Amino acid sequence: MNKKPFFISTPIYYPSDRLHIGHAYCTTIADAVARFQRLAGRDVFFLTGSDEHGQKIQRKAAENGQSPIQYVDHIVASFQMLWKKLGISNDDFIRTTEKRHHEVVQNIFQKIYDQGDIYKAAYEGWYCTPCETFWLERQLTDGNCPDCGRPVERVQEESYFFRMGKYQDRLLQHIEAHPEFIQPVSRRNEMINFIKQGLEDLCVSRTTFDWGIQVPFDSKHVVYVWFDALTNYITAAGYLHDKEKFAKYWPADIHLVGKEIVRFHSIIWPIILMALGIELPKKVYGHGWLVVEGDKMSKSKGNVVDPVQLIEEFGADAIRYFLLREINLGQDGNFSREALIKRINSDLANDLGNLLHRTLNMMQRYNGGVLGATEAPLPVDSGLLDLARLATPRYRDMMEAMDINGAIKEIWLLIGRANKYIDETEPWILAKDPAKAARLNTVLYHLLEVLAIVSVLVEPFIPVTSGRIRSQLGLPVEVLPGALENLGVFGTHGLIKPGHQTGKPEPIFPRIEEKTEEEAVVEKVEVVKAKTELVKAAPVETPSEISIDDFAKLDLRTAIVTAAEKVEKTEKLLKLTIDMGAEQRTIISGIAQHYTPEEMVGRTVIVIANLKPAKIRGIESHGMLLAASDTDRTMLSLVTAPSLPAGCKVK
RNA sequence: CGCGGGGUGGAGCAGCUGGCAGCUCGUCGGGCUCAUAACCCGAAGGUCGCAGGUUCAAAUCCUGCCCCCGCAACCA
Repeated sequence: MNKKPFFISTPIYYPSDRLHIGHAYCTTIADAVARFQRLAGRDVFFLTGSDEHGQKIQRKAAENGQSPIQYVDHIVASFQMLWKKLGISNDDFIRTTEKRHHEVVQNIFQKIYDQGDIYKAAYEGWYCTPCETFWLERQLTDGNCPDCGRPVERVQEESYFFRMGKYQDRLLQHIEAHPEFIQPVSRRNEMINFIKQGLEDLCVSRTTFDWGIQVPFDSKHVVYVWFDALTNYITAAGYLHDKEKFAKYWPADIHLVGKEIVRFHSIIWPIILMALGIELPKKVYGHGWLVVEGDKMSKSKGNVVDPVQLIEEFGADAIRYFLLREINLGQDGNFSREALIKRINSDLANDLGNLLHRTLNMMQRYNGGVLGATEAPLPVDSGLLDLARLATPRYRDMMEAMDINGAIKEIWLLIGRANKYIDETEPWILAKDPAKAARLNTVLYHLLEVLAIVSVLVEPFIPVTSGRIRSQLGLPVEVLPGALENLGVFGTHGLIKPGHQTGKPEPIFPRIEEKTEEEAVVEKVEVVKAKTELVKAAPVETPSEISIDDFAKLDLRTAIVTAAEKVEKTEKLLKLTIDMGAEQRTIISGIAQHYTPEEMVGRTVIVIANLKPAKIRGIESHGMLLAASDTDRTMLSLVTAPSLPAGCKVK
């Protein structure tokens, strides 16, 4: 058997939140590839994990009144539970908080420092205290923090930098010499352009938080994300702790990543490896994103799809099948409940499930579940097996080329052919004539054989179903590593012969009846309800207490909006002219997504009158409107005083 | 001139190293009855965003334009 090793990784996910369907998508792809390679007889190392350090985790943990490690332990457990439920067959799960990883990070940081590719530099920049973030001059917007818009302070910060520029040309040469290194091609071109613009040295340490791995020779500094996260791949492959394993599995065959992090994996990571004198991974594959019902998934839109719920409702295999079949790897793909149900019904229930069911049912009805003596095959019969023989290598080629849905289509072509074969051979007619028993058995044999082959081909995508099919066929549930090799040679399984006993037919995928309109509406209402509750539950930071004198500093007044228009080229800004009784003012307000200019005119709003004026988009805004909103500004409502004239004091 | 993705029969997509426009679902008609109202056969339906250009030949290459969608920015 071809025991060539094969190493595939997913990104390590960040446990600041629960995983959504997009993460499940990526991991499912990797799993399908890993399982396929095992079928093909390769010795597979499939890695996933979690990236647990950083300021965001530290802050989230503090908000929850937990230590960072308590916090991540909890979330990481939910990751592992999800992978288990999804049938992910990873061989290792790496957590960046593990000792083995700390040792690797410190080791290579030291090594690269010693050889002079990491250096310490003091540089001046701007610090935003509330955000605890350091900014470069060019990152500021109008001299303020680009995150929160507040003023920043000039500070001197010391950091360690990694000499990326030094390796730029070598990397470019490598990319150009290895067209398969970055895929798909669109991403490759993007990266080449990016490198050609010139690589700046990379800041690789932080002093503004301490939840991370200490720089070995400077305890004030914590290693920043690049050296901490990307290096997980070599830690798990045994770089420091298991040389033999490392020699076997490195370089990685595929780093499967989302398109948003292709850059880190195809530029920063290879340069780190170059600096260490380690071979580069063979391939970085950037997959697309899932959009939900045509909309990008985001918390503020409330359309984040929870994979656990889906698995509970439809089963892991159905979800896996949908993700792998429906979506083109390199591109963004659409996830919708409707499409999911359609796929389950037409492909899994009608085509595959029903083929198995009708075959086994005939076995049961006509033969009592035992295959009888067969006779020489007719051209229809060999035609069917020929297709199976052809499909297998094509399937294999497509899987090797990461064309997963092409490979799946190939299997379904065979399934379709088998369904047609039943129509052509009309076994129900053969069954009526005892003289045609051998012919009937020949037909049944061919069907069982094809189903056995299908059960193997399908294993990488729907592993549980694969086992269930085999069990109903009366075959061993487990598909053995290397099974594909045998199929490749004979195009058949060789396990089914006269006398073979098949199991009881039971639908493997019941059809899902589409919801009626009413039910769908009820469901929508529930979603909205859930959303409202979520918003209610969102913690609102409680500022410290103030005295009545502090409150008195605010000059709150009623004012009537006399004119309103959208600020050009912005989505959220309205320019309002307000009448405060004694004076007219201009105020810029970020409410354009909730109120049209027409709606605003004539309203009596409440304004903070003594707020220091500020320039927004070049327009001076003097004052601020009061409005209430949830954390993400999904919902927003003005605070108004409808019956009052302009200029009244609010207290 | 911020960066990127995309506009192909009703829907969702493939084709885009140039050579009669394809797949799935849906619709309509037919067949079959072993089967999860499933399966099989057939049909209708497209000026391939618009306008130019290259070519014997363009959805496919080049130029310009229009529209959609992400990211980024604005949210006193």
